[in-house]
Amino acid sequence: MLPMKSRYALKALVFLARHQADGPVPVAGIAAAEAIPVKFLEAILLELRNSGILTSRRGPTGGYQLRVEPETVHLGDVIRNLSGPMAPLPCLSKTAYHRCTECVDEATCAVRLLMADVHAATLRIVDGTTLAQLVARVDASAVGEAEGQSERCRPEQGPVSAKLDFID
Amino acid sequence: MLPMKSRYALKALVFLARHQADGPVPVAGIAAAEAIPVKFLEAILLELRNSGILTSRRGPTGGYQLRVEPETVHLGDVIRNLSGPMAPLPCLSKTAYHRCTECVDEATCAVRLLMADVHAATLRIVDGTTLAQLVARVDASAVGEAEGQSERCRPEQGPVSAKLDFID
DNA sequence: CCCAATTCCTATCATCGCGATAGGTTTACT
DNA sequence: AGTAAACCTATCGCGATGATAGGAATTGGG
Repeated sequence: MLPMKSRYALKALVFLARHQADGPVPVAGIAAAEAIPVKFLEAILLELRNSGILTSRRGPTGGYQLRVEPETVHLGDVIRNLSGPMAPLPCLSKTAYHRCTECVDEATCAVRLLMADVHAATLRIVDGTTLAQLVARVDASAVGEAEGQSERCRPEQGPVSAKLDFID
Repeated sequence: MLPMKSRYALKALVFLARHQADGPVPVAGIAAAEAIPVKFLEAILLELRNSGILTSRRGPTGGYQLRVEPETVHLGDVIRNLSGPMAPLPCLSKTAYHRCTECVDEATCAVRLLMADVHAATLRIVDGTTLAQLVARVDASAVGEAEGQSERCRPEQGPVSAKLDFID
């Protein structure tokens, strides 16, 4: 499960990307629009500011604002900054590597082998998507809604085994 | 993070797949070989038995055994059976769907749009891999170890942006 | 210059899932 | 019979998570 912290952060960033022209937006405004607990969001935006993707101004007319262009914000970095590494196993994280205590031999660990693929696939998506792209996709899917052309996430699919619409 | 329950289960299943010929294997044997707490593994194997993947026999010479062929065991089902749906958002689970309480409009939710791709990619891997394939991959990677040919998880890569070896 | 709006900071809390253990009951082989 | 194993139910400690409380610092507008 993606932590609330990251969910809120992504929503707030999309909101801020949409209101880039409006100057600083106060936390309360974002919180109201996105139904996020104010105090919680406050802490989140503060972290995002400390990690360099937001600017802030205090006092009246203050608020938060994107510091960098949405094209340069990689969503994976957002998630990592707020919720830590997303490796499905400790032994798959580069920055927080930690040998799995239960693992007899890491080199021949089947679980590791399987999850390494999952991890790589996840990273290719979250790090390969920018804030700008996400905003664009939301707009596109809102339009394509009426036309039923919500195709995505299948670069060159190939001969997929037909019955592969997995669940859960 | 993949829960311990699922990690242990996968390890145990790989072990059992390797010892298919030996008849029933007692829990203690697997636990010792894979460094898993006995009582915990006991509960896990019981669940796997109740979900139809394993058979058991009681008393001396008893133990657990694969009920079905490793080729028919989809790893995604194993994880789901033990640890529940792996959807990164409640609103992405088919069997345990639950509207995200924080979501203002699900149809235009950016987080959902992003994580839907992550989810799909994850499922394609875990549901697309069988126990037999996993065992085979472990063997293959153990051999390729000395030859440096541990390529995997890149079907037809294409022009990847060069600097895309993500971390964490 | 003062007031109010806002960011910023620290502490604290309740809940919940997870990993694990304890202690027993039943089955069945030798 | 005796023993080795599966089977069952209950419980527990712990940490992360999501959230709140209460205030301090900053800064613009009147």
